[in-house]
Amino acid sequence: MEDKYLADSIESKWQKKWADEGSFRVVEVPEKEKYYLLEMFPYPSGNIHMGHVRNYTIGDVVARYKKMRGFNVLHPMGWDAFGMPAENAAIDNNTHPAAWTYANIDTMRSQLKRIGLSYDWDREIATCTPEYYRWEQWLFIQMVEKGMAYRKESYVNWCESCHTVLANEQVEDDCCWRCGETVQQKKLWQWFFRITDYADDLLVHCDKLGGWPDSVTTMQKNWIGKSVGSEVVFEVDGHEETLSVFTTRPDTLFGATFMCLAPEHPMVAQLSKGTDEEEAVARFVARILTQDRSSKAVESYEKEGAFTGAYCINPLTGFKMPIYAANFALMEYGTGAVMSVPAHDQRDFDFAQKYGLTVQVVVAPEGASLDSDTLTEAYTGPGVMVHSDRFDGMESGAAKDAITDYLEEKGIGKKTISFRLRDWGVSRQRYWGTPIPMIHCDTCGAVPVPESDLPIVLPEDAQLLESGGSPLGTLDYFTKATCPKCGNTHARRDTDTMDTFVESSWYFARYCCPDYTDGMVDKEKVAYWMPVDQYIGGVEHAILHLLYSRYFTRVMHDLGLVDFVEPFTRLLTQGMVTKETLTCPTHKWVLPSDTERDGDGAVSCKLCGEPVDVGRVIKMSKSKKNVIDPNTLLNRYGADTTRLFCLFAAPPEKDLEWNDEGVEGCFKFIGRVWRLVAGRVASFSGVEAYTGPAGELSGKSRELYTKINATIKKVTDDVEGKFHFNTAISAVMELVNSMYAMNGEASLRVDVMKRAVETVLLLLNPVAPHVTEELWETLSGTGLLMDQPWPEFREDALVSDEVLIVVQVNGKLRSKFNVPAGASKDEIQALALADEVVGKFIEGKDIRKVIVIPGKLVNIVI
RNA sequence: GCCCGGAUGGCGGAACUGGUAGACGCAAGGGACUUAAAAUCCCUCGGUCGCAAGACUGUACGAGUUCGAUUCUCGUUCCGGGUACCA
Repeated sequence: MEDKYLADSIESKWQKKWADEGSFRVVEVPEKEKYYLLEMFPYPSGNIHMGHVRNYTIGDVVARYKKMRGFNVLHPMGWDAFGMPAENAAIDNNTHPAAWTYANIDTMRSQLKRIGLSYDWDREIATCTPEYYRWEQWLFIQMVEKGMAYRKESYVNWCESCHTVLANEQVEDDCCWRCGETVQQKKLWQWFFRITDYADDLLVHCDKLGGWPDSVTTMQKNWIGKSVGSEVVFEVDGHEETLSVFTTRPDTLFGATFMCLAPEHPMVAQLSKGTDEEEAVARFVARILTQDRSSKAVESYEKEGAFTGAYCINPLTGFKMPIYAANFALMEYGTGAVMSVPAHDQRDFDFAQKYGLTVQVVVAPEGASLDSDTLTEAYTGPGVMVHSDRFDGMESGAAKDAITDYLEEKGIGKKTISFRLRDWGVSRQRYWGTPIPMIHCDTCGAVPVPESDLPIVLPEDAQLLESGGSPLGTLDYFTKATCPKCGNTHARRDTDTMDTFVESSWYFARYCCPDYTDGMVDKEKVAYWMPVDQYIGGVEHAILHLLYSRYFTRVMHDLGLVDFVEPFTRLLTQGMVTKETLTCPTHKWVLPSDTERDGDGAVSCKLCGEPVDVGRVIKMSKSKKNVIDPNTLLNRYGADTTRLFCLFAAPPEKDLEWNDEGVEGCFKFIGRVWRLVAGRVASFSGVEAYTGPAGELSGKSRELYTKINATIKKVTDDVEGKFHFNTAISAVMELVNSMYAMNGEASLRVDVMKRAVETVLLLLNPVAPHVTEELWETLSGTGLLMDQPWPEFREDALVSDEVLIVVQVNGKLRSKFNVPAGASKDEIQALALADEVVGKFIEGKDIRKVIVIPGKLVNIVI
């Protein structure tokens, strides 16, 4: 064997062997326990970056580990291939989104293969293929037919100068990112999925997802945002119509002094009509509706409103409440109308101050009183009811129910539950996505495409950026359709495509049967493999992707396609790989590899020489160009070192600010392992590794044997459950260090040393599969290392007859000593008090207390 | 703004369930081998004071609980993620 570790030849040798032998191909084996390990599939943006390498390496180690543990492991990979970047690239580089996407897939596939990941490539999926999205279209139709999908009008960001719809990401400071024009809001008819029908179910199951991080389920619960409250009906002065509001504070109804409506609330125009305020209100609404309506933006705007000129009547006090249109009221939440109680809600208080509105205290904190005229901030806590007529003196919590019951009796209110979660809007006025399989007919309305016509294939020749609407609308032959219901030949096809989150909401099920042509999924295969036992991906998907996938699984369940409702049993949210962003005045975002750093740390652009601005540290993303191409590392050190380093750098759930210093150490470590074997191959020949009782060993052999078994235990514990590969690798490094330290010890048995070497290779195999396989081959010459069972540790090798006791005086470490393992509390205390060093600190002092934790420590309090 | 996280040596990180802070590695410094270099192997390495033994101090900041807090509670600062059309 070579003296020197040569990564390249070893890695290509084993990758070829695995591919030739189909080592990672799996089929259902009913008598074998399955393990479905899935990493979130990537968007094919061009190149694999370090975030991907980290994610996929983590997954690969788990997959290989579980395989060694005897599971039938499904470990697939594919491409989340529809999306906006393909269209942006098409516009910028004059390519076709499909050509760009497929080229990227080829590049990225070969990069992934080079990392030595254990995927069953026979199951590869690209969501942009008709074979995939036809089933999505099919499901869409089922959902329309079951009333799970519907159409309504809703707003999109619109750039008048580019004649195009903009994603939120494409809006910068309320302006179009391409041309700088101010962005408008445009109302369009769009498709929605009724995810709100499942709000309660999704919420309740959050607490049953024991294998998910609490942070994620908490975020999902907050996102769903269930609140219990009351719906209250208000009479409007001089109008027939009434206004309904949802409030979580019916106890404060006596203090409601004005009303706020969402700007798009249908009553706004109606109420202001013919009043002096009509024009001002119209101007206000028009202005607000040009603004970004995302919750992020809406929450950060200064609260403002416009008086509609109309009043409603507080049903309990008869107070004439002015009705405002307000920018913070959201049409999507509750009823789009908010009853405002300035004394007990800070936002309402600020609003009342700004517009000189009445403040009325109705809840006083226990044992105190509040004055409506001098109040400086809202009191939002619980308390005792005041100025609330018959409810005075009642505890405010109890008053919620009492007032609601009273309203219900009078027929002007009822207990209601409201969710923050909104229905999922899926229409996109874009080209590179799944065509929505619907036909619009003047007489029949929206009619599903007949199943026999599926898939509706995405045409290749649509023009981007020219239409003023959906690119597919530019194609006459595509748009023209015959109504499947009445035969009207002047019907029009829906020209929108679906949100790309739809594809990623069911791909995990399709991996079980990627070539199935008789339906969306093969029930039997899905029943064997699903649900996913371990899902791994970036924490940035904690809400949207994961919630949509949970929802879609419920839809598929209710349509009889699958027999489970939760798709992912365990979830590991991997921290992001982050890096500073670099911007050059002429080239905007620039790649780290396109910049140079001089001695003083100043950074300049290699393309133009201009100084580069070093910006914030954010997650690696193609659009911000703060990405590191793993090829540099792969070329220099190989896949095993790259994998080892990604895992060693930090535990998986933590963010990792990229810095490739340190990779050298991982490369050196592999070299150390290599030489450990290379120098001993001859001595091991014919020797069987020792796995017997520890009691038969003594001296260095016993010591090393203990270390071997402790390492197996440590690595297994770290990998199992926690996935803390960084500490697992540290433990193996320690074992290797011990082996070096015992080099040449006469009392060291060769069979124990061989056990040590084999253990290192077995434990390291999932992390560095190529080099360990190569070394295994030189050692034994038979079988694949990855097919060996994971090593078991021997309990008898771990028992120690002495334990270290540390002694503190007043909590400060002063001394330590060994005691026999079974030493009693009294014995330990006596030894501690008799300790020479301890004596110096306690001499002449009163001992107030002695705390003894057997096997651990003594703390003497003086 | 709101929701969810995070902060430990020059750097990445470790510390079980409240019990020795800094495992393992990088960088740095020193030594061995070599004609020399590379590679390799060995040693030192939070800060201050001290010749040393050692003492004091130290886990973003400020309080608190406790015999004992990196760990628990409250408050603050800064950083990251999400915020419904980036994926």
